[in-house]
Amino acid sequence: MPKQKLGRTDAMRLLMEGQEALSQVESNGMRIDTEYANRMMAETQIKLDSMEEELKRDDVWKEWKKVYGDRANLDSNDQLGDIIFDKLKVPCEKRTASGKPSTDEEALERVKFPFIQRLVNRGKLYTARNTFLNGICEETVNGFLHPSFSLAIPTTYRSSASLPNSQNWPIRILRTAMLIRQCFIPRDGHTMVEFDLASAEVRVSCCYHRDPTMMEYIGRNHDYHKDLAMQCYKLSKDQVTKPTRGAAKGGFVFASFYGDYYVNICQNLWNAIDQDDLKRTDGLGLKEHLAQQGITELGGLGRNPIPGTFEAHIKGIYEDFWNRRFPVYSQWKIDWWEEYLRNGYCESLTGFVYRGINKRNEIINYPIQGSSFHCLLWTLIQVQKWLNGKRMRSKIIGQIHDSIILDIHLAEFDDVIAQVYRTMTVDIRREWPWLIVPLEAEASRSDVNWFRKEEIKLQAA
DNA sequence: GCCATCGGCGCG
DNA sequence: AAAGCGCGCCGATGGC
Repeated sequence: MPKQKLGRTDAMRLLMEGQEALSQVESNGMRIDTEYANRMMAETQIKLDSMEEELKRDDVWKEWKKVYGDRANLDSNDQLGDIIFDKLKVPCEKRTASGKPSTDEEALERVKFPFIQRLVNRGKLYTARNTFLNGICEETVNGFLHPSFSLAIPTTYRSSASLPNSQNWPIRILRTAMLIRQCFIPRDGHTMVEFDLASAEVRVSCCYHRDPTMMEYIGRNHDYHKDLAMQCYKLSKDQVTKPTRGAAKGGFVFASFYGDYYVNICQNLWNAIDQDDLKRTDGLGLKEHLAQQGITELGGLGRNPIPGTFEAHIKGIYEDFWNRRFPVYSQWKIDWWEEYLRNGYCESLTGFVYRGINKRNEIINYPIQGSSFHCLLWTLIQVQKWLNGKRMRSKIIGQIHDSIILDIHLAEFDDVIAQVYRTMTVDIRREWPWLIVPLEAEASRSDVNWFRKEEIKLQAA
């Protein structure tokens, strides 16, 4: 009988070896197109200046100046909230933790002044420049960027990255993704390759709750997010676009996994339609599509949704999801929480202990989040050892929770691809028998820069 | 000038 | 009964 669960010693060794391997990743660094990055710093500044000039010709800004005079500041959310909800008399429907009117994107979405929409757009570019581009430029030395990784910070036992944070570079929005990711280029004679551990948290969750329906689902290698996009937006398989699938992934699947409630979830999904401009593959907007299906209203977001509203529709899917499809997972959550209350701590399958005062959702999520990352970390350690042992020229240059980024020398391409794939999906299951579901990986290569990606076909050796 | 906190936003 | 998890960084704000 193989040892199913790992202990404290295994956990400590993983941390030690992990930090050692990550140190080498830090020292390798990522090659930066500094000429491009510097040029974009200048160009985005010019663009921002002209956006600000346009904003300052608007009547709303004149109103703003009247109230705040020389202290008027486009970057002050306090002032913005005051202008919108006090002076312009827009009703406030969302507040911050401390009770002030919220001025986040969701709240501003409801404010139909062109000034506000232009301010949101300016904010996107502002963040892209001042956080991401600037962070890259500031920390680049001799054409290479060396972000730091820490295994000691996150309460989940995942990793964090800083100087700059290399785990939140834009990818979801095309324009900003392009702006930032073109900064990253392969070394001469190399290609950048990113390996993703496919649906890592869903697979790892199965090792905890062992819900037979979900395990069977994973085994069939189905596109789960797409299935839920079809259900939530009442689409047929060939009507689901990539952004629509993405909306269901973040708005329903992950939200449900993290313990969100349907009231919030249906709002996520409804907002995404306008925010991400969701359409069918034939171009029809999803609001229009839903209207054709008989759904025209979001609903009151209350206790008993009115039949025929989007809220009632999503409530049905949510209850079906937990009660009918995955009752074992549902029961596991209850049992796991109660066991934590009895013991005062819980242990992950990778040998880590979570203790202290935690909320229900936290204690359910931490071990899954942590163990998923540990699968990636174990892979990274083994690949690093293998590269060192073979004196390969290919280098690991980064890691983002469930993915690993390499700069692969072209002469070593096939070898490295096969090795990483095998380590990530096959070897790890021999090492860790608690992994009772198959693992799968996806990979892409970037020959020119990190924005231009091509899928790599992976097959078992 | 330094520091902590908050709100906001980017990613998994 | 409870109701979205984890990070780091930016700018504003206010206290020292």
